[in-house]
Amino acid sequence: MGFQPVMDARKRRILEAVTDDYINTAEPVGSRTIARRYNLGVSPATIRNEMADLEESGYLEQPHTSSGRIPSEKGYRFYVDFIMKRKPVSEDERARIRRTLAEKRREIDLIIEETARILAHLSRYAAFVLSPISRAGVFRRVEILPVDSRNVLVILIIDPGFVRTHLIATGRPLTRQQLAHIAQFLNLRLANLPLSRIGTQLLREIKSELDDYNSFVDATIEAIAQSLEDRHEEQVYSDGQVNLLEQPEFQDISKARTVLEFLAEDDALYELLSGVVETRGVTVTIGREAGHPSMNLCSMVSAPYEVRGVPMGALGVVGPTRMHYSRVVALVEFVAENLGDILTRILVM
Amino acid sequence: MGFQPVMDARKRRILEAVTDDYINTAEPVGSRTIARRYNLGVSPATIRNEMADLEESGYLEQPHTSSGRIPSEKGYRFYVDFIMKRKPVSEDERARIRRTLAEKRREIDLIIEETARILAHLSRYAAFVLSPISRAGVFRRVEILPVDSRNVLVILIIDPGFVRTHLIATGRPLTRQQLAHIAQFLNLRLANLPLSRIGTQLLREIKSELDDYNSFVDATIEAIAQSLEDRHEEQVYSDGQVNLLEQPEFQDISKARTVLEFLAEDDALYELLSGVVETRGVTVTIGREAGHPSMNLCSMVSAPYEVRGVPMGALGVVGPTRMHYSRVVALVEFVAENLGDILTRILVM
DNA sequence: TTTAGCACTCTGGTCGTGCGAGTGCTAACG
DNA sequence: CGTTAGCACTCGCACGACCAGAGTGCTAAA
Repeated sequence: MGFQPVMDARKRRILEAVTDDYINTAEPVGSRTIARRYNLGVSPATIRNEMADLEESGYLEQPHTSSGRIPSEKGYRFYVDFIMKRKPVSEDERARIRRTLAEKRREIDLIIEETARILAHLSRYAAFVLSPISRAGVFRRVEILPVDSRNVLVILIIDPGFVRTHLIATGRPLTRQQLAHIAQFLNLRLANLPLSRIGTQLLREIKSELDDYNSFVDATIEAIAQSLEDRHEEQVYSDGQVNLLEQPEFQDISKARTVLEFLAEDDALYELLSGVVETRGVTVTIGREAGHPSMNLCSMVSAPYEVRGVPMGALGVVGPTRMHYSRVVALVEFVAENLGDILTRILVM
Repeated sequence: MGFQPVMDARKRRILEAVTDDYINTAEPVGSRTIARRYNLGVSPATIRNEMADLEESGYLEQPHTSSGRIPSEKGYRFYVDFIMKRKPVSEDERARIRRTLAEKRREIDLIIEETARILAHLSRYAAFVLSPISRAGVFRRVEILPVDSRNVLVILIIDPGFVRTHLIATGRPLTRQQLAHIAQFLNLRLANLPLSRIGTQLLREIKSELDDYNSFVDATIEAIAQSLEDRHEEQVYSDGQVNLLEQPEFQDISKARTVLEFLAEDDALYELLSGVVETRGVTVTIGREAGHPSMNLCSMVSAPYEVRGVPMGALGVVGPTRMHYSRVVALVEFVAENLGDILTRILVM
């Protein structure tokens, strides 16, 4: 990172031209095309020579002998890191994003959902949003509300401003007082702890203490424990997977299946995105860099979003490696910032 | 319904054979094949004659002259209504369904989600579950819980045993007492009303009354109103859409896209399933019967699920018209019953 | 160092061709 | 009179040939 390999200006321009063209047309691009469409002031023959060099150093590749060139992963990498200019999000799109998010200003889950939707819609790829909470939060308090004689609603309140509720069947009726006791005890032990500190062992401790105190709340406390140590189920919101079917690289149904099957697994997505929370700014992951075979044909553009400088979640766009990086990078950045702003406004820190 | 068109036994057996074979192989089936694979005791020539008749009366069709026959929608209809025998769910599968649902016995949303998952998995098609609540419920009470100075959690408790929570930014701080007042007032007006009775006008009334009472709770009450009259957002759980890509009829990506795009819209699914709640038992909807162009190539097997005889929601499987009806019908029926049972056990009526 | 020219390669589309599966019809059969 | 065997006919599809177009690498000239 930050180290820029040596490459003379003309090679850069050619790599840029090949990449741009391929991104737009999805066809291998030849020297003639470049000479015609981009005026580099040199002849196709010269371009051919340069392209041969670029291929040798691994930035371009040929799908088959005597066909045009396409960028390799390394080529995309270079393009993204050193050549590409972000294509600013149009005022139209900005307005639209702001409006959409502002409309649903009331409920966090809806905002997140809407974010995934608009991101998918504007990128024309698949979009994912990892909802906030996670490690950054602090446990504030728990409330337990009787719903009926056998069900209680456990409400976990996380600072800043998030709430997780769990409807739990208790098995046996519990009185309001009993519930209050349990809640009180839990709050005593957990209040103001960072979520990252609340691990399985602490919960086990608390559980055993509560067992002594009142043996038949077992089920309840266990469920609470579960919900806290939970791998944050349901926290990845996604949209636009079908958009990928528009891409020529996924006309082959077996390729499409590999990707869509992968993207349909919540766990896989969670894993993909959870690492993003720790990054800063927009990250582009190209093809095999993701380290997952099903994603070999895909790239991901991702960014964390922050509330007052604290990263709270992440979002991203997944498309073919031949992705409109310049557009998507800017889009992801803008949406991440915007989501952060909206959340900051809603949440009281 | 109930009226069985005249059709002699041999024609029935042939229609059955054609349908079964086509369902299994996805290839148009010819007279020779039938004579070989199913021993009807007659020669291919006879079968040809019968098939010509069946085609004339609209039960079979030929993709192109001098190719085998495939069932028409009318053919499937007859097959489903009068010929097919449900293929009982294997003991293995039963056990698996019961176990899966029982595991997640604590939280209704998880149960619903898991139901969609197992249904998709066992049917190998796409599965949908419309979560309970809906018209059948009775509003029991609302609780409003302060989360922090600007956010409240509105908890709607519906009988039987369902809970909807909404995290709402109030704009201005509200005291605990104010919240209690509002809740009390709402409960006075809404408690024990069937949800079907709580319409936009009633809510508007209440809102205006509350406006008088305390003008700045506007946002809150409006949000509550919204959440009640809401088109039940997020209530359709789906899974297994990618399974459809396995089907030969969707190898053509453009066909696959039409269907998957349709199935990706929550609203469309909601519409599709919400009608099912009013039906009894398993319903099979074949191709264009669904009345939606995107579903022309698909069939749906659906059923409501009930808690103590009251229909609470619905579930269904969507696959190609060439669907394993005998298997799926039995599966859907079993899962619907099971889900009903599980919910009955959890919910206190 | 760049460019023009040229021979070569490879892909993708089009066109026949042949094969196999299946039909409809006719005539024979029980 | 229903059933069956036989036969000519029809398609769709897979296969191979063929051609055009795009693009390359190389060589030699500018």
